[in-house]
Amino acid sequence: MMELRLLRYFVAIAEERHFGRAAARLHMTQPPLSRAIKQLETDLGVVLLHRSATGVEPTPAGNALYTEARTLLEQAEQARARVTAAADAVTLTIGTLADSAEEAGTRLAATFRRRHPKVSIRIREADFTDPTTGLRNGLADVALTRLPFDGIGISVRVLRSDPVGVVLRADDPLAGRDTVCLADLADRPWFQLPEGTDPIWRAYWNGATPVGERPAGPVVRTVNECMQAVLWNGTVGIAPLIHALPDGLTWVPLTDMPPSSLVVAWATEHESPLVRSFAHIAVETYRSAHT
Amino acid sequence: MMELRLLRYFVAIAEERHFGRAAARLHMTQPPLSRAIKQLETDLGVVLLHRSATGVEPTPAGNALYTEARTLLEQAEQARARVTAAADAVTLTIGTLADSAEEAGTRLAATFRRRHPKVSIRIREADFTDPTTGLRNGLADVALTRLPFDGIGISVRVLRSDPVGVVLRADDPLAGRDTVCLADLADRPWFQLPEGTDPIWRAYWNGATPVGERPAGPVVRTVNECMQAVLWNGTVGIAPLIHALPDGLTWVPLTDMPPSSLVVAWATEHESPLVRSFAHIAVETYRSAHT
DNA sequence: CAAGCCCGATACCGTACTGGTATCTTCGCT
DNA sequence: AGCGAAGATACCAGTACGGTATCGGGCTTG
Repeated sequence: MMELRLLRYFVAIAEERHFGRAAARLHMTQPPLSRAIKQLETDLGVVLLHRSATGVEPTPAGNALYTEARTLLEQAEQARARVTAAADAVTLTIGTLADSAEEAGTRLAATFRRRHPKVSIRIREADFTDPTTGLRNGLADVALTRLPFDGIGISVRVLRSDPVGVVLRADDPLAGRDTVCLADLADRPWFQLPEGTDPIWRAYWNGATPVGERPAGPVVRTVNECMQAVLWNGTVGIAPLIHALPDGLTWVPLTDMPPSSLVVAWATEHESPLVRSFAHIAVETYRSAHT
Repeated sequence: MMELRLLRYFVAIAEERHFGRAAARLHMTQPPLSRAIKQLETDLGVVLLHRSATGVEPTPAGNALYTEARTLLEQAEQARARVTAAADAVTLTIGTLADSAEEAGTRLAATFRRRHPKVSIRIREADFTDPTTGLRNGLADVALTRLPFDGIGISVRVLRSDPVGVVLRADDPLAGRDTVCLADLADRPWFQLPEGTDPIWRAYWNGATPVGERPAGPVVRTVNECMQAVLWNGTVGIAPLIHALPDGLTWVPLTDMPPSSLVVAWATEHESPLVRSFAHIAVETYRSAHT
């Protein structure tokens, strides 16, 4: 059956007059395109393109399909807009752990706004205290956050997995090392997370060992406070290896810590199409972002 | 992405207000429909249907989508018509082996005409002499015929596989049997196919044994002649067990003959989108016809 | 009010389709 | 004649799709 996907492909090829370029534009490779066009031709029972060694040339039927497909896709886009506009105006609250402002994160926001222009977005920045950013008590509808945390009642999709490392002062004896392991840090004071913090989360950022067995460091609530603690005290901090670090700090990869996953999460019982849509867009965005 | 398939599904449900009935109308089962609608809702980020124990009720967005989808599908249909109309007028010659007028065969013709209104169809009835119905010399573009035959240069898609049986006079001693095997027919005269007939084909309809080793029967060129030969001489005829037999004839299933496949076939080097379309429609039609 | 029933959702499975990698064929150009 | 570019083909892996079986939850009905 004629599907919009095939029309999108055909439009790209008709405009580029070249399978390879069209494939690049569609973020795919050339062979599936050949098949797709062949399938479209089979469906319509008509030759759409004359192939040659220099490129392709639409047949009369191909030209006709080009204009038809353009308008059809255009109308489909407008239809989608009208349908979403017919729904009640809603607000989506996105809880975030302050580190989602990276490259793919902005792409995510752009895509989501483009697809749901009528949805007003509210960002709720959470501190280090609550990895679920208030999903459970309705303060956020969906969260961009990090594993691990207590996942009861929470649905999670992994977007990316980041290795973690120690954040150190530049003049620290370990700062020159290529890698360190937890044993190297055994005698350092670790920062503490406040009472009431998710225990799984708390344990992870304390190096997966009981808090009581180390010299106590300061209590921190935000990433910034964490950085400050490293800078001013000899405190050990660990973080995913993606942050741009302020002057005077470096990080060294930790070999024996499981990587931390960036995830999109939501309260399972509050799942809604809009939340699913956000999650879907998120995994799509991050998938195409670096594969 | 929004695809026409999902819109077709949604329209059916919106009209039936019932997943089960819509599924029946779409020739499928209910669970995939649930998933499809959920996917559509996720894509649009909007609830389309209120589910209840009595059926479904479209939300405002659902009603909007219903009208949008209707027009969109309508426009897609018109677009297809305009595109095929833009192609040069063509004639498709269908070679047939005289037994394709059965139930699914007419459905095939109807579907093909509906999808390609601008294509004029010419039927070329072939006699028993040429199982390819003139595909090789261009007398036919596609054939509805039976295996086995020499397939060099011919592309084949199987539509259905029919057991074969002996055609006997009603007063024949074997006529009462439930099944017979080739050995039971060893001393009967078999009809002959003319010189020049495809040898594989010829061997098959002569019971897969060399012609010379049996009493010679009459030479036949058509199915009708074959029937007549059975009726008037003691000749043995075998046929797929689908023909309505004239009075005075019965058939008995043959246990040791491979079944004969009804196929759609075309000359590989003359393959065209229209031919592929015909073949595609053919396999679709026969698949849904009896599964 | 309890039991049965109807309807949609979910779980699970096998197949088909979609997209990727590697390679081939062909045609144009040097 | 040989090289290079473009599209086609072969093959593989991952995902999507449709089917079967089963669940959960409101109505209905005795």
